[in-house]
Amino acid sequence: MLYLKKYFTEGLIQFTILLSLIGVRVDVDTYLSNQLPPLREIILGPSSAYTQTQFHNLRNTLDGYGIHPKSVDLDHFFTTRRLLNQVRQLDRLSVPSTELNTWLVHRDPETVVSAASQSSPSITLDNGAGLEDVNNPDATPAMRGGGGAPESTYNLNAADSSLGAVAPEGNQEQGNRAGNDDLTKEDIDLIDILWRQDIDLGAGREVFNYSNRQKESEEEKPSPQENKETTDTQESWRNGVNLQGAQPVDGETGESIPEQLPGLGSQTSLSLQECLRLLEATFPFGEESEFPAPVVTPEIGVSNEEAPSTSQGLPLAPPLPQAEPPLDLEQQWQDIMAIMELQAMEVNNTSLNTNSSSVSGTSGTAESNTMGSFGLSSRSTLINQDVSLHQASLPSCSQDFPPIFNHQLDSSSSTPRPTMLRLSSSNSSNMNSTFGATNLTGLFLPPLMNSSNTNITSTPILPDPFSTLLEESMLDEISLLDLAMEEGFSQAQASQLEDELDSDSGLSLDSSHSPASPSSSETSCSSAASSSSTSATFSEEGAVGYSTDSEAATVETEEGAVGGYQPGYSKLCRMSYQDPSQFHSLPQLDNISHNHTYNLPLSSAFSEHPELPISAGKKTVRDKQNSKLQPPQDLLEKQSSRDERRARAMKIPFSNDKIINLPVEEFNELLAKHHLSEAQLALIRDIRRRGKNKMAAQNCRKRKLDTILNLEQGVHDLRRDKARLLKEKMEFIRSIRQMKQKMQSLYQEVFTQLRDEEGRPYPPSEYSLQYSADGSVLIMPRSMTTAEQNRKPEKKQKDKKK
DNA sequence: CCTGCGTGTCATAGC
DNA sequence: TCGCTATGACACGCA
Repeated sequence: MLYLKKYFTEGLIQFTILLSLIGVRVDVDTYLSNQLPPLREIILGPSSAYTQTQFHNLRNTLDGYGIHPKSVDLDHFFTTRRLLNQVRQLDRLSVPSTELNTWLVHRDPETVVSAASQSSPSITLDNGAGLEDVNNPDATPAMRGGGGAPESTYNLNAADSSLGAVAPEGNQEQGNRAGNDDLTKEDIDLIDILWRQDIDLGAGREVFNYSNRQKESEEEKPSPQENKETTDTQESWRNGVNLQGAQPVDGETGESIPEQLPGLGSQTSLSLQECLRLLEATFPFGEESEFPAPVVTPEIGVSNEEAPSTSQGLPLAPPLPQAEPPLDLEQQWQDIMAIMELQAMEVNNTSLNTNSSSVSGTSGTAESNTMGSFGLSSRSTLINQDVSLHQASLPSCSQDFPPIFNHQLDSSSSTPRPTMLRLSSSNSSNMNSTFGATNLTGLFLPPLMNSSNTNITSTPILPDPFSTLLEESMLDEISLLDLAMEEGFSQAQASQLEDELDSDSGLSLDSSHSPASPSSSETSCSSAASSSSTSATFSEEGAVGYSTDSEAATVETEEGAVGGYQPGYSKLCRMSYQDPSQFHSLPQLDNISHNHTYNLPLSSAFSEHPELPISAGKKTVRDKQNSKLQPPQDLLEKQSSRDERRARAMKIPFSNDKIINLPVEEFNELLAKHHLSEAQLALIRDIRRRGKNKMAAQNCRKRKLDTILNLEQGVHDLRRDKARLLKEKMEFIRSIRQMKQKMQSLYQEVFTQLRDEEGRPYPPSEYSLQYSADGSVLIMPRSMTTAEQNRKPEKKQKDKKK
């Protein structure tokens, strides 16, 4: 741990140097105070929340960081970098959208969330497809995290692949891309230069030995908090990735630093290269921009693993990974723009910003759980907005675990948004009152807040933030609970939702399609019937089942006259029955051994009545095979049903098929034509009765099965609807959060611009704004809310824009 | 030998 | 009343 701290310190120093070189102002405090996991881990030691992240692997890629100058991989690395730069020069919207689309294809069809194992492969493929241009063919997912945004994204997700959270990936990617796209050419060039210098300095080659890193990651991977399924999925995912070997790993180097930070633990020093990456990731929007999205990105990846362990004892946490909603690009950008707006508004309130961060650290304990927990929970709001992970537009995933998702973000929140963080420290209930009532003071302005501000931001290493990390980490868990309650989701609800969504994955339905499932044939029949229920051809062919092919036309007309229950339906089913090859068309039905060829025509049987169709008989594939080995007479006997044998024994002059299927009138005419004995007539009537009943039974069973399937589908649909409604609910909650944030920022803006008669600003700790019933806003002393006091409340009308 | 499944058949209700 | 369908119940064969 000590050496980690040492590296951390060195890294900060180098980082600061880099910042000075590039001329960018960096608010290190924001990183520290927001618990950037790697930093916190370095300081506080590895927590269970972070141990699973494959930080080592993150650094173990071929993106160039660890490549020896003489390494043959270097050329490849530079090529990768060049390609990535080209990609990054593309329209920022185009690439993410493509990725999202890919994602939609895989995720949309069903609400399969529980099947993390299923989603994982798709994730891998998607990623590969989405970043094909950027991918280093030799790169593996579990590589070093120093590379570009895409790379980091994948690396991180490789570490926590068990989460099955694809959405965040895309989001992170987008965020990183968006952020990095704004790097100027000079920045990139400078980064390149420094980076090459860094390479020349030489990083240990062994550091980049992938196999070693992988072993390390393997050791780190298991976590007691993670359920078995998650672990399995994770392994399978990683394995798949490794096997593919062409994982989307960005060879680009100068991108998101935060991803690298995890690697600090295994790194001998914080290289300039990393600092540059961090810098690049930190200020993608330019110096003035404090937009933290790139910083958040890596942590989200980490958060996926953090969530389970961070929220120990919380049933919500473990399943989170599977429910990560995919991100909607448009919404994401909307969020980004909204954040930019907020930032623009906060420019005037820099004092408050910095102050808030310090306040959160120092006063965290004094304010006890209430303050801390709510502060964290509200921070999640900020993070959500920054990352837009909650914007999932896909019904399949996003609907799954909205609350959990938020918690996940909460646990990993590192967004350097001190101001909002602080301002939102009030709990939601208070916020609710905000909209309807008057007092804004206690909600938005912490009592300790004062306008005198410190310039901590430029200070690289601050003891205060460090000391507060532990507190905040502990409060993180509390915030999870608080947020859960705030969102109106109890843990039980969340778990229930999770369970239901798991079951909603369609596995139950799929089980009926298992190859060995006897019902598969029925399913296939029903599906065929339903899919082609309007096809007249099918209904015609359905009649063929009761006749030889040569007589299809004749029986066809007769069949039409039979009528009865759902002609089309039954015919279709019969059609399915008669053609066993149809079942083979479905892969999952290959192993069906049952004979459904009820009505397969007996080819050229009944030589005594060649002009008549052979009645339906039990003719299985096995029978066909046996027929080659048996004499024709035995074959006939065996192929014939009991009624057919009886008919032959009684010398019935027409086929059972006609007996059964002829309309009553024609049937009676047929009987009248032939002079039959009483026994023959009785047998014929029995044959007809039994034959019709047999078909009826088949229809009945089919219908029964269909009913079951429909009910199952209904359940599935209902679950999907429920999940969708929950998703909508979360979206509403999110919008409410945004409104709260806007309210906060507006409050800040208004309050900080207020001046008393002497031109001095009102101290936030002493004054607060209150709404009046007519929409006006009053500034009142905090101590006095009831009676009027010496200071005359200054009345100020302000437009409220929301 | 037991079990599950598919199928055929019977009895019966209902149209 | 007849013919037919639908369906529960049972038996049988098979794996």
